Amino acid sequence: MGTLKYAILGLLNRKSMTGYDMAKEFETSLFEFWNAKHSQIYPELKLLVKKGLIEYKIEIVGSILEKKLYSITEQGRKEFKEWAVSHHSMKAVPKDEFRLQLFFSDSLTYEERLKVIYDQLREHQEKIAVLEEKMSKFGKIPPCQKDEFTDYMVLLGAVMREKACCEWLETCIDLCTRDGEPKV
Amino acid sequence: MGTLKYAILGLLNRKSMTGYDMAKEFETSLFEFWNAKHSQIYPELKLLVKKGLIEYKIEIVGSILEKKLYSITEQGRKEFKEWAVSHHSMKAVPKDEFRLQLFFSDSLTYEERLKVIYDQLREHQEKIAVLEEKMSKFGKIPPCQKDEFTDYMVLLGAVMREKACCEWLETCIDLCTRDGEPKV
DNA sequence: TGTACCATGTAATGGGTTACATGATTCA
DNA sequence: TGAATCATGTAACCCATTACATGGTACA
Repeated sequence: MGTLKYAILGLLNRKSMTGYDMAKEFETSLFEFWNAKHSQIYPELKLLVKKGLIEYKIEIVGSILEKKLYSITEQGRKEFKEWAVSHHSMKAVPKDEFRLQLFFSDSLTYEERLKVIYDQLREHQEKIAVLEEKMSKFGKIPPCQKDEFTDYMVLLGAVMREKACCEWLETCIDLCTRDGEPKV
Repeated sequence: MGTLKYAILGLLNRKSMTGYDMAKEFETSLFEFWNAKHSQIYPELKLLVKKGLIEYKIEIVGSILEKKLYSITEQGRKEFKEWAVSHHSMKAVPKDEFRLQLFFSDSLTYEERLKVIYDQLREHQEKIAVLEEKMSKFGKIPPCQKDEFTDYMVLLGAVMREKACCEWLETCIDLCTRDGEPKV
């Protein structure tokens, strides 16, 4: 795919930063839909410099420590823009270990199956709580020109994804217990 | 993760089959939540035989063609059962190129942003149509003891996931156009 | 002075895809 | 007899994670 390239170009298209800063972005604002560790970022940066899509200047922090402040080049902006406006079709369906487990749950007892579903439900409910907490940081919906608006959209997407998952799990529990059998 | 191992054990726990059969299962019944190509399956089968979790006997088709019919061993069943009843927490958030694109869509024009959202919406709507078609194959909900019941649950999960995604995309469109600006 | 954080890199390994490679069987 | 499908394998490559490795800065 080579999508990491565009994630980096996207970040640098907003503002110049170091590889370390990027790693932090991946851990925070991008976390719900993309991630990369520094061990993947640094080699990619080297490559993008070689391709002329980004460049850097060295800044001295304190008296010795060198940091590389990367910025995007015109060529980089051009390639980013191309990616940003084109349609990217859904790649292979995301792998989901729980769904695999549920698919094979016909080999489990009634109680065992319900337990794995409830365990999963609990985890997604906790995830929603974390996301709602982040959501509450937005007082009101930001205007769509501002870049906080895209933060808002992707966060909303994560909340809705998790809520749908919980709804599904609750439906599964209902289906399993529909004949008046005991709940766990 | 090593989840492929359990996908294979799960299949063989139901019935004996060849590597080729497994590849077909991955392309059909497992497709919405796990996938593996034959080039990944065959080496894994070799490994599982070496570990004593599965075994095979060679069958002759026609007059020459050898096929390996794999079956699960007692040890294999034991390890599968352990996995099948234990909780597997959500691994890293699934990567999603479209969400990345949307996150950076503050650099696009109003029309460009709406276009990428509409394109995405169309694709997910088409996906729903395919899934609903499969869904209609079930006359009524299978009883929860039968293994078609788990087929039903995971398919329902896929439908609900896609519907939630469409709802989210529609919400995004509404948010982008909420000030009475023209739709594309 | 010690601890948390800033900052950058490489190596080994795992997981997965695409391509390469071969050959038999079935059915029209 | 040719095309679709059955059937099994390996090699090269890409993407990503974990671990290894180093050292500086800021602040209490």
